[in-house]
Amino acid sequence: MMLHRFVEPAVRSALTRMGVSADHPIALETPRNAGQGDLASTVAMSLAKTLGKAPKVIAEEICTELRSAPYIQHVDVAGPGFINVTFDRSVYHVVLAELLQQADGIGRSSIGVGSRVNVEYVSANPTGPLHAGHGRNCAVGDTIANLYAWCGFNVTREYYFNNAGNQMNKLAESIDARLHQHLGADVEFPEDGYHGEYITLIAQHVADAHGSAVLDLPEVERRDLCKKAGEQWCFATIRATLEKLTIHHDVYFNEDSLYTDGKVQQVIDTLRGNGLAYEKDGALWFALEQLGNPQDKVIVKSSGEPTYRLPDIAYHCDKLERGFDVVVDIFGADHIATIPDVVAGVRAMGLDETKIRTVIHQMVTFIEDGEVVKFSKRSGTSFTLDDLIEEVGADVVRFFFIMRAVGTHLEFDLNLAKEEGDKNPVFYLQYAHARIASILRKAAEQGLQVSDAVDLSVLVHDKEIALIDVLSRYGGTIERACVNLEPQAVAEYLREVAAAYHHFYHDCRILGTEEPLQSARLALALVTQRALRNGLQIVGVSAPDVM
RNA sequence: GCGCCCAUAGCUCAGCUGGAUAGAGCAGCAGCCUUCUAAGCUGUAGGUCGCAGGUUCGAAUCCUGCUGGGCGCGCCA
Repeated sequence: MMLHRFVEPAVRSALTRMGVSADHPIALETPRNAGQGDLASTVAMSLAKTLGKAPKVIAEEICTELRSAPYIQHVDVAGPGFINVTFDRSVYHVVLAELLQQADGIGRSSIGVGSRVNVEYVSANPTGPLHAGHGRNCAVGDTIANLYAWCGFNVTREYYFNNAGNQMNKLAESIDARLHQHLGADVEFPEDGYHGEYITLIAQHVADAHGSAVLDLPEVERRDLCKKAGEQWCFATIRATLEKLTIHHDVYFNEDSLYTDGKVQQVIDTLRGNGLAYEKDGALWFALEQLGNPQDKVIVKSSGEPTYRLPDIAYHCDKLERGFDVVVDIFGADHIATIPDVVAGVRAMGLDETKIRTVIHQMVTFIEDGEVVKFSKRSGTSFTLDDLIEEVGADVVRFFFIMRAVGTHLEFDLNLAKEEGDKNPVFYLQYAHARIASILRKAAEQGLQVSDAVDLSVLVHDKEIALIDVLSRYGGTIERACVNLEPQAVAEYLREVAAAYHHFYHDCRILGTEEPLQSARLALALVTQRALRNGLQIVGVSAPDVM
């Protein structure tokens, strides 16, 4: 936080004099209540035991040092030993001037410079369109990738395209069956096949492309044709949906490449060589118990086909071998069980599994008119992500899916989402942005421009200071959201920024005010607009100039 | 049965590394537009932070147990 640096050096110096080691953290927080200063520290209380002194005594000693530090108006000790710092108002002018100079870079951080991170998200099987629930993975993953990028990391956004498993054969069988039906042949639809309307659509494409002669092809060849057509259609459909949410992946990693490259075989060989894989009942087992996990698991079925675990391990090894410093997986709660196995596998392969970070988001429930929406009851077939975007718009989809902590179950209120008024939290943020845009337009028409040389010292109103205070926490908030993988912290912060601006707007007239106050307020509005625009960009929501 | 997650205002949820009187939106009630966008603002009301212990100067936050809900525990992915 930007204000910390006006306090930390003096506190550190006082602590050093008391013989406290330099790595002792200096806890600083923004007091919740009025009358407790602008910044408070609990460091005196945390040191009471080690120093063997009363917290108030320690606090007093620190205060002596602090009182002579620049920009500090007064310091006092309160309660059990809180150190409450009140800044001279000029500190806020210094901070705002810096924020103004950062221009469009406000909120950026450099903590990740020099590090490469891979964020894998969406990764839905290419066996059909994305359903509405997939939206959470999409939004959370893309926001986390954005956060890394804003913190200076070199980010690769990756989609693990699961095109080698058994489910692709089921897709091919389903399409083949519809193909026969479409061409007038009588066949039974596979019991566990995919029933969506899109299967019929893909079958029609195959029929159109190859004519009825396709039925005369050998089954293997025809199935392959169906599989390819299905994969292509699903891939294109999924990408089109992601496009609507402004999500673009850098790498689409094909699962089948793990077989053609020999990566899967390499895992088998290494595990065997280390005595971590053994044959039983005709299958190959991964000796997870030896690695401390609850039970051994099959990695190659007796049919010779691998289970998903094997390519998953090979895939994660591949990501680490590509040299990423951090490998992030975004998973739904239904995938929790697979993670320990993969991590154990990566470690068994001799790679650093601590670079892997997993984000597990809980499930989503859609509510409409007070009732739970059944996925299967929408549009006759299923409630797709496209349907959801169609109903509430891409901005609302992205924001609603990240506005709650990933670890909690999300209730997606469709009525609230569709509301285009004051109840909808997305509009509250966008409205603040549009309001500022409007003022800046009018200012420009009058020939007013914000320059870095503007005199900010005239900003002394409570609401002005409060807004600057919120803005000063921008960088730190983004860093924390990134390090902790908490997208909702951005949503929460943006609400604070918008609220602080609306309060300021209500009390402080900008245009038509005497100079230099008009210019100073204009500068404050400009910085706020940049903060909102950047924050909205991080969560993938548009920042309209007009509403 | 085992593992992971969750439990905070009527509803949906915030709550930074434990901190001072627990925060916001919606719903409720009462107000504010001849002036930069009222998609805004102000006020009011609403709570044994699931329960019981423990650690601590201090616990919604950490630990243990319990209750209630979600997800998972396959030679499916």
